[in-house]
Formats: sequence, C-alpha cells, structure tokens
Amino acid sequence: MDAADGGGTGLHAGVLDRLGALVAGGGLAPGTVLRADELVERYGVSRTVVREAVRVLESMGLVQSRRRVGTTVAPRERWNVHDPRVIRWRLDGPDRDDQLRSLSELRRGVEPVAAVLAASRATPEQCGELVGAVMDMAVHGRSGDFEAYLEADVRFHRTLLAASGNEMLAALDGVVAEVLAGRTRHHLMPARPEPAAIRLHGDVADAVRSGDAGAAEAAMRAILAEATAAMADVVGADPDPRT
Amino acid sequence: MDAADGGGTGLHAGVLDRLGALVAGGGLAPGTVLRADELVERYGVSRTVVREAVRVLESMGLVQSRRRVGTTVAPRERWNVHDPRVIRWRLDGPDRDDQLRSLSELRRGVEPVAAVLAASRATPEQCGELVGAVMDMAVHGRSGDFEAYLEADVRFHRTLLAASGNEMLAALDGVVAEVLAGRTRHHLMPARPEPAAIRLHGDVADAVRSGDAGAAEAAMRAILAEATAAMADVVGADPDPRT
DNA sequence: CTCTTGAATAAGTCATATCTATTTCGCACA
DNA sequence: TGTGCGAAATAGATATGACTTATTCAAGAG
Repeated sequence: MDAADGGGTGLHAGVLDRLGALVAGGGLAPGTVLRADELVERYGVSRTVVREAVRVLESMGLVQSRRRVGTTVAPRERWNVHDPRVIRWRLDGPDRDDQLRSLSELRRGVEPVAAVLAASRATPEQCGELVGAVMDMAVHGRSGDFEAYLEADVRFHRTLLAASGNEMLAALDGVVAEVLAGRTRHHLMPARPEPAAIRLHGDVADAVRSGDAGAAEAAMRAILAEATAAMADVVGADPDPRT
Repeated sequence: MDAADGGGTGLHAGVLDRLGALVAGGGLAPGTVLRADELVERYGVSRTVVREAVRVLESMGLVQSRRRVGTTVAPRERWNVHDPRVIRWRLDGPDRDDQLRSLSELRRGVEPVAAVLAASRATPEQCGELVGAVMDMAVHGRSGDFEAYLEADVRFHRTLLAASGNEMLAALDGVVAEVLAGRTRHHLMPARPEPAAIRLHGDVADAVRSGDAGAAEAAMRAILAEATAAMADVVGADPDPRT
C-alpha cells in the first residue's frame, strides 16, 4: 500500500521495476546478497509479491536465488541484455552511454539486413508509409521542429524493420527508437537536420519500392555511417569509421 | 510431487518449461484462456508455483493475466522473441524452420558488424583462439568428423562475437550456435565441408589479427552468403541471393 | 432498446505453516 | 593439527486458507 506502481499494474510490477532498475542500473554490485524478508520490509509488500518479482528478475538473469544463501546479484555476463526492460533500466542508469553505443553498433548490423529483406518483402502499404515518413522528415527538418522530425524518423525505421518480414528484426524497433531519441536528447544532431540524411532516407524508400536490395542496403549503410560519425565526435567511441 | 523437473531446478521451473513450450510452440492459440486452478490441477502443484511460472511467462510477453478473466495467451507480436528460452521453445516446436530462417537472417546482419568491431578490439588471446578454431575446422573437415567440425565452427563464431567487445552481439552466441547446429542436424552441409568455407574463416581470422576491418567484413559476408545459398536450396526461403 | 447497478467470479494480495536443501560448525578420529 | 562426518541452524521453496479488488455479465429500471 505504499510501494504502489512504477511499471505495469499490480504490486509485483512495482517491486520488479524498482528492484530491476537498482540491479540493472548498477546500484548493487554483482555478488551482493538480498534476503527475502529484507525485501519484504524494504518495499512493504508480502512474500508472495517479492517472490514473483525475484522470479522474474531471475528469469532475466539479473539475480540468482539459492537456498540458504538468498538472492545474489548475477554478473553482467549472465544478464539477458536483449530484454527490453533490461535495456530500459540500463538506459536510465549510469551505463547509459555504453548502452547507447552497444545499441548503435547492433543497429548498424541489423538495419542494412532489414533494408535488404524489405526490398523483396515490403507490402505496398509499407512502401507508402516509408515515403510518407520521409516526407514528414523533410517538412519538419526544414521547419526545425526536432520533436516532429524525430517522430517521423522513428516511424521510418520502425516501418522498415516491420517490412523486413522478420519478427526478430521487427522486435528491435524499440532499440532503434531509443537510439534515435537518445541522439536527439544528447544533442548529437546538427542544428538543422542534414538534407543529405533526408535524401538518403528517400533513397532507401525508393530502393525498397523498386525491389533493389543492393541500393537499399547501400543507402541504409550510408545513413548509419553518418550517425556513427556524428556519435564518435561526442561519445569518443572507437576510431574506425570503416569504408 | 509429480511434475518435477523439465528446466532448471525447483517446481516452478518445471511448470515454466512445460507451459512455455506449450505456448511458444504454438500448442495454444492466441486468445486461449487458462485459469489458475486449472493449471494447479493439471501440473499438480500449488498456486504459489503456478503464479511464479505465469509471472515469468508474462514477463516474456507470452501470456497476459487479467483479473476476472484468467491468463490469456498473447499474440505473437507481443512475445519477446529474443529471449533465449522463447527461441529454444520455438526451435523445439513446429515453428522450427521459420525460426531458423529468422535467426539466420539476424545472424547475417550481426556477424559482419562483429567482424568489423573485432578487427579493432580483439585481444591477442582471442586472435589465437580464432586461428586455433580454424585449424581444428580444417583438420576435422578433412577427416569428415561432423561433430568435431561443428564444435570448432561454433567456437570460431562464438569467439568472434566475444571479440567484438559488444555485449549485445556477444549475447547472440547462442543464436549462432543454434543455427550452425541446426544446419548440421538438417543435413544442409555438403558431404565434406567446403575447403572454400574453411579458407574464408581463415581470411576472417587473418583480417581481424591485422586489424583490417574491411577485409574481415567482406570475408564474413562471404561465409554467410554461402550459408544462405545452401539453406535456400532446402528450406525454400526467399529468392534473393543478393550481391 | 439503452443505461445503470449489483451480484458473481477469478485473479491479486497477504499471512502462516511446513518442508527441504545447504551451509556451517563442532566433535571425533587419524 | 588436519580431515571428515554429522547434527543443527538458516533461509528459501512450497502449500494453503482467508480476504481484497477489479472486471464481467446480466437483471432491472428508465
């Protein structure tokens, strides 16, 4: 009655979210032990609720609960780093920059493939959605409305991932959205969106529509190369701009 | 007392594994409702255990439990398709071929990036491990020992992913291992491993060692192109061999 | 025919009792 | 003093009963 929400609905979701953010955010060093009644007291809920939250955290690999010992915080290597909630918790914590770099690199691999696949699988509706998103990007880019520009950008990439016809790629839409939003929030965007970037998005849309997988991939790689270069200036990532 | 193991240790892990396999395997159509006491009876465990299992399944997006209604099987779009257990359950079910295709496509995006990153981040130990794995592939390829060849192949790719220095890529090692193993199990391998494939693996190792990101990526893409072509013959995937 | 209201229902939550695995410590024996 | 076996203590694992709350559905009023 005093540790209500925080995530979804129900008490357990609240505890899950708070504990998860604490662990995934690095607030507790690996090896730290938490006893059940300690958590009961800290969050003011019953054992049942704590157990359920701990079980879910265990299923994410964040903790491991052993008899007679308690639930111990697991080392990072065991974490399900692809779990959407783990990603969100880490983005909210001190790992934010590292996490964004990891996600950017993942995106650099995923999106070109999505472009290739979309070229042979995108539906007419999806092609239209892509073109529409590019148009919105152009409009809001010119007017300098960052929020609207970002929204259109996210819509473009989300649609492309969906058009790949591969659910495992499509499920990464949250990752892409997070990276794009993070870039805007960190002011890694130029004062006015590059016309070149918008043109490249248009190239991808055109290539997908005409079924030209090679062109779609090339244009998408160009988009990502630009993003990588812009990010390297600030986060000081690895000095390898590639081709 | 009668629905013991199945996954990890503990009753809840057993129920989780059985129920998860049932849902993720497609045994229950989306929208199907399961009531708590029904599960209690079916698996012969207490409500506590059922609750914990259902909570974990809910955290994977496989089901959603609502008051007064029961826990309903969620549509596939909500599933955490990147969760290792969901992947395993689907690989064990009728979706196996589709799942392998999705994983292969994901791999096709991820591994080239891993190669690029590894070229600038691999430690000397990792370079040595790569070279050693290639040598083992050559030896067992010549002797026709499929098991040992597969093992060396997995070791190579696993090491490369780890060498990328990106935990989100490294965490996909299970995916790659599953795809490679599936290919062997489905007899998609030529009677005798292609010397060309082994040479390409060697090229990747050399490029990574010398820090040549471009060459590493090119060789890795060649490996994947070959694998894609071989798979397309049997599973009848999309007719787009790309460049 | 529609809207409101209340009863039925099933999950959610809490509290408690019991079981069991595991650790730890002490005692015996070498 | 060192090794090993065993008993006791600990803390999670499981089971169960009682109670709460949200949701649905149907009956009745308008």
